[in-house]
Amino acid sequence: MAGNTSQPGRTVASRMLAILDAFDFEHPRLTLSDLARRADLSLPTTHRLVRELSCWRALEREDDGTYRVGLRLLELGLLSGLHTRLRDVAMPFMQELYEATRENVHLAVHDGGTALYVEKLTGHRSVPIVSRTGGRLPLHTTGVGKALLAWASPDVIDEHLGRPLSRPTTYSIREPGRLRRDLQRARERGFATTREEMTLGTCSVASPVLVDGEPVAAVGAVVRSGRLDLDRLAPPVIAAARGIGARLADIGDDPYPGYDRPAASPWGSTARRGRPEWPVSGDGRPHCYEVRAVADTS
Amino acid sequence: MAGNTSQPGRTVASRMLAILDAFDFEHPRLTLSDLARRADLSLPTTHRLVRELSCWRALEREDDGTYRVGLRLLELGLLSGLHTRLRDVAMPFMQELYEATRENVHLAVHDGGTALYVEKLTGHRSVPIVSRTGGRLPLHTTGVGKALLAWASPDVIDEHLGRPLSRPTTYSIREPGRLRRDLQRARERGFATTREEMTLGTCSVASPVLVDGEPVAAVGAVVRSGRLDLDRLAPPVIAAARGIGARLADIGDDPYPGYDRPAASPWGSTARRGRPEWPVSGDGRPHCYEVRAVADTS
DNA sequence: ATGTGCTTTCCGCTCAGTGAAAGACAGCGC
DNA sequence: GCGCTGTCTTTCACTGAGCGGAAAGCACAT
Repeated sequence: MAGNTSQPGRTVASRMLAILDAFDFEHPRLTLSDLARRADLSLPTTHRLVRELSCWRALEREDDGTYRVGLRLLELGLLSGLHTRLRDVAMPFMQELYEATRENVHLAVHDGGTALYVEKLTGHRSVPIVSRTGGRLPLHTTGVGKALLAWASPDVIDEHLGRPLSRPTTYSIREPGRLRRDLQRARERGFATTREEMTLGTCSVASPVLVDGEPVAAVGAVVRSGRLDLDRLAPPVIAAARGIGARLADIGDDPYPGYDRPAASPWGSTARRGRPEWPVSGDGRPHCYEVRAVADTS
Repeated sequence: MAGNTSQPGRTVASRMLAILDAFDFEHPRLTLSDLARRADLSLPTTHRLVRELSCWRALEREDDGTYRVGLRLLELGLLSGLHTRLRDVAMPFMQELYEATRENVHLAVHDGGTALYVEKLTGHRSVPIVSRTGGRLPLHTTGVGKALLAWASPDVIDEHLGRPLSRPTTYSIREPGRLRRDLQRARERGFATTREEMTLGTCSVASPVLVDGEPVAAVGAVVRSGRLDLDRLAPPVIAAARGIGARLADIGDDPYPGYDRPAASPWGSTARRGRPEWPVSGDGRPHCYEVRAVADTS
């Protein structure tokens, strides 16, 4: 927004988002300088933006001076459809599953080639485990991930198996052939399993939440490897997944329960669908800046 | 950021935040025009900012063209300390409380004179209820709210009782004298109760999560009015609250479990504490803009 | 003292952002 | 058919909001 910038074309908005992007699970608390470095911004610019974000409580400053994600962003994020629609509908079914198993219960969605954990129930008797609400784990080594992948369209499966797959443990399956057979078996039985493929010592069972045949989410339970009765876990897991799917289909796709939908408006061919692309992104930056008419540095 | 603005002094950052602020529980889905109206921005400006936000997935566009809070904001919000530290620590205790009661279990914090619900567990057998994760309810008509207020500093209590208090039902207590006695009784017994004060037909029991004597949160259970054994609910609620408090004190205030804190850095008197104030805010706008050197419109 | 790392403020230059205006498209009433 | 109304989208000339170098300040280490 103004002249004198060392990175012409970068918008203020993208700078703000870069600051927010600097936070992740490994870096939930950052100093101002960290933020500037990670967002690739000058210190004064970072300072100004961070102050405004803090003022709005998108960020909060701890006693030791580090910044972390603030209360306002949590409040806002919980308005997301993933939370208000999916999680709130799923919660009672997840509770039943928890009561039946007393084990970790997960709800995840497929996003960008990973399983995004939307909710996790856990008790003191449950196995300690790496997943966490808001975290991401691979599709091919987790129960919920396999369930999401197995019911995905063939294109998605092919595309995913084409990538290099991680191997968190020696039991992880990353050979496309074996994985394909595993997914096939999951489809046949109605649930996916993992056996120490993500973490040694734990196994899991998961089933997809289908709405109109689409796997919009997956529910799973994670247990100690000692329990050899994985198949006995399957019925309650499947029941929870089906219950959630039925309830989601029931309340319909769009209406927010208890909220009148805005007056239907004409959405012409003009209106783009899905995620809009920033006009000229290119250059592989994590986010999309408008880079227009940048003079050669000659 | 640029000239030609009808609202000199308003920053781009504040405009972006105004767009995000346009979303709330009553308005989780908004059209572009709605956003422009609610954020008090021109349509082209809104369009440009919203596109960038959508591109980053802070917003998502539904099939009918409305925007809603996106997955990225949920993911980011879940990095908040309220979630990673408080909720994740509290979850197992809340589960135990749920198992013991099979009723709605709440975790809330005090923020800005209201109770912000950070987590809510609910099953099919629980009473349907108005609270929701991410929602806010009054301090003086909810169990968790009363627990937070009762253990707050006298200043906070006085300040709160000085305001006009809402009265959702005929049983709501809003007379300062009665309320003060109610809070006193809560402190004496170690738990707060409500009897149809928020919603007809439901009662609640709640207890504060104390860390160094500070009520950092509160846990509560909400049941049907029919159950006259409110006092029998108290022990498990108190146990959960104490367990959470002890665990929080145990892991310490700052270290993020499993994460090495950034190298201790010198935090001098220069570093401000708490929420920074924007230099010149004034004029009662919802957010703080920098309004500097605005020429008279003469 | 001197050095290092952080945060914060200042200020002049300048291009990113603004919004009026115009275009496009869908539905509605007639 | 043909305006009319409500959306969303794009363009473009003007300009002040934003940028970052520089400097100051502060705390700790050596």
